[in-house]
Amino acid sequence: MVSNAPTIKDVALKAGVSYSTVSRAINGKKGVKPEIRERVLKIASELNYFPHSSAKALVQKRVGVIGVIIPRTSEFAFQNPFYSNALLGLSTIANAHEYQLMLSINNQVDIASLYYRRQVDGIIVIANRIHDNTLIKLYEDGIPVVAVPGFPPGSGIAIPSVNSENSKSVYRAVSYLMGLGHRRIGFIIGKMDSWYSIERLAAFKKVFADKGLECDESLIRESDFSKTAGYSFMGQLLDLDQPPTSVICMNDTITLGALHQIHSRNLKVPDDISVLAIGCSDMYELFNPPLTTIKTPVIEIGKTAAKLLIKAIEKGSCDEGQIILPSDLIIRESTGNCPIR
Amino acid sequence: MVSNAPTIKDVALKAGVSYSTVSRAINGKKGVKPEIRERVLKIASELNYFPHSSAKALVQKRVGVIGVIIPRTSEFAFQNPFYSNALLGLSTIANAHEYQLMLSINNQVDIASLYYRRQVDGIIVIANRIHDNTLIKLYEDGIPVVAVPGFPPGSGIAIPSVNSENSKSVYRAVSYLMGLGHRRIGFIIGKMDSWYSIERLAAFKKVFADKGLECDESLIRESDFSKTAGYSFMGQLLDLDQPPTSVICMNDTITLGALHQIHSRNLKVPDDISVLAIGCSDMYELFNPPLTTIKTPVIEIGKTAAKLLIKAIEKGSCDEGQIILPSDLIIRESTGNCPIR
DNA sequence: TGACATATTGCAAACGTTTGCAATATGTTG
DNA sequence: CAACATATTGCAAACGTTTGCAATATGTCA
Repeated sequence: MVSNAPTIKDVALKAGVSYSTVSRAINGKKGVKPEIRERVLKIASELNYFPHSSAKALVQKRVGVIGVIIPRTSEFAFQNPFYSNALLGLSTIANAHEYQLMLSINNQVDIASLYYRRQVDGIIVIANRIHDNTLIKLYEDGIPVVAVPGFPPGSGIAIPSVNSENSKSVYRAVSYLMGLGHRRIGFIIGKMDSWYSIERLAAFKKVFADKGLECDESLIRESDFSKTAGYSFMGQLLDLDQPPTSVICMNDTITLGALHQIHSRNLKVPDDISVLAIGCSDMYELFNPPLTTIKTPVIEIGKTAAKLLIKAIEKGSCDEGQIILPSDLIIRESTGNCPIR
Repeated sequence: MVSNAPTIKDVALKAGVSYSTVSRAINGKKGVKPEIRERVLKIASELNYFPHSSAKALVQKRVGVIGVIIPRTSEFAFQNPFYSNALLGLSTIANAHEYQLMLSINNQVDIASLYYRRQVDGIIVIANRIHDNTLIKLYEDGIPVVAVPGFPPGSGIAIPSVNSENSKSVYRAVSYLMGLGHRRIGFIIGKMDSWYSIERLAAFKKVFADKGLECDESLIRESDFSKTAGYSFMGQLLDLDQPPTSVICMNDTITLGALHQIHSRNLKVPDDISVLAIGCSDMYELFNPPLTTIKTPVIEIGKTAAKLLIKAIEKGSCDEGQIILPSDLIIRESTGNCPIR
């Protein structure tokens, strides 16, 4: 244990100047004679001196840390590549702006205290729920927060947020499947307290409405985003008297579970059933067959969220509202013509 | 912005007691009259008071934060599920002991300053290099550190670390392939400054030596762990005059790249070539064919690493040395009899 | 050289806690 | 009730910085 790390006092003493001068020299403030600054820096380096961040935070009223909250909805939810990609984007921007990342994989019990105890200067919630009252209250109290993906535009909640083109890409995906002749399209979505689920489902239904087709609601299954749920709901769909001829999976983990179910029944994709994944995994091109995918730009979402939060922290406010990034429908081989039954 | 958050003073004033009493009441220290404690807690809660963590850290000389360093070797290395699983394990234990996690996805330029600035109480390095002098120096200076996977036992570096049974499981995997008739076994490993690579390669060679067989070193390729490298080295192996009849891939990302290469040549697994993955992804059972895998218990590794570090922080030292967790060879369908050529 | 402007430096308060010690209140025992 | 033990409380120092302000040094100009 380094029992007594050098403090600014030690540097000052050795350099023969006052604390204040050392502080100014180290922080590159104006008004310290060049030769003195040089000497101070040299001595600081010799002594292996680093400013104590807590002391600094105490007086400056900022810690230089961004809190990242990831809900621990289930034991393994964090394995969703969505989160690693988001973190990667966040980290890139945070580092560039000299912020550290504090990661909390939580059932969000103490989001608020993380801020109130001033361990972080602001908070990013990844995969927020639309009834996350703690988050909403934090925002209303003027605390810097950013939500991914955010809240329905009509909800009146103006928390800065970053989303991707869900409506557009789901609309396009469903239209594409219909173009292949599919009419019975399954959709395994996530919990309906997620804006992702709400928005994607709305787009799904709108295609049917716009084309004057009836949407069989029994083919829509609300899951908890997990692999297990993907597996079991896919099973339920396949057990129907009239099973769907194609299925859309809401995220990467659901996709894996659903595929597992399909494989275990020895069904062929896309001959028996077409599969379309929504997600950010870049493994899908390696699946057999390679999966048709709505690719969500999660790294970019992370980067954007970090930029928004830093702006909110430093400018004191952020009126960017909701930012929407483009997403792509990548057509591969897991979707094909509707089998004739 | 909450411009003036309540401090301990505000609580003390309103409760009509001194700061010290409030402090003792809130921290559950002995020697404060039950009714006073109750009143203080009630008022603190009414005022939405939380102790300022920097002030606390300053006097207590601990911040309650664990630093997690993940090397950013390449832009997308962090996508390796190895890291999410490790983080999941770390988070579980850290939370249970009331530590926060500070995540740094770095080219480890400022590991040391993270500690010297007292932003963390200790540091866990995931996927350390064996010549990481900063890490070694931190350890020698008595700073709490844990390395995953650590250093070669013979190196004389006693940094606490957590590894899995690489030698044993690779030995078993190679023996298994040989049992299927394979003699030309490719091995795409990672950088040789990783104990993972060194140890796994040694076990690989030992099987050949023990069986009195010659090991063709041209089938061993040193990569940078990336998907891209997996793709190109797999290509090189397949381009050989006598390509291997089976291949072992060092980690999840290499595996994906190698499979991509194999698929793009329209080769069949395992008829044309057997593939054996080392990693922690639980997607492999869903691949077509499902992949034979040495499953590394990364969540457990993360948990153990966190426990070691917390012990080192709180006890002031940790003499556990290197902990080795069991790993499994899971035989699926990507490995089969050696094709006759 | 004197008068002023400006650059450099130091002093000391402030940030919000915890904690050793002394002071006081309360309880117990003979 | 005295004498002591013990439980409760408050005082004030300490943690390591930053920063406004005053003090001093240095430079400039007439």
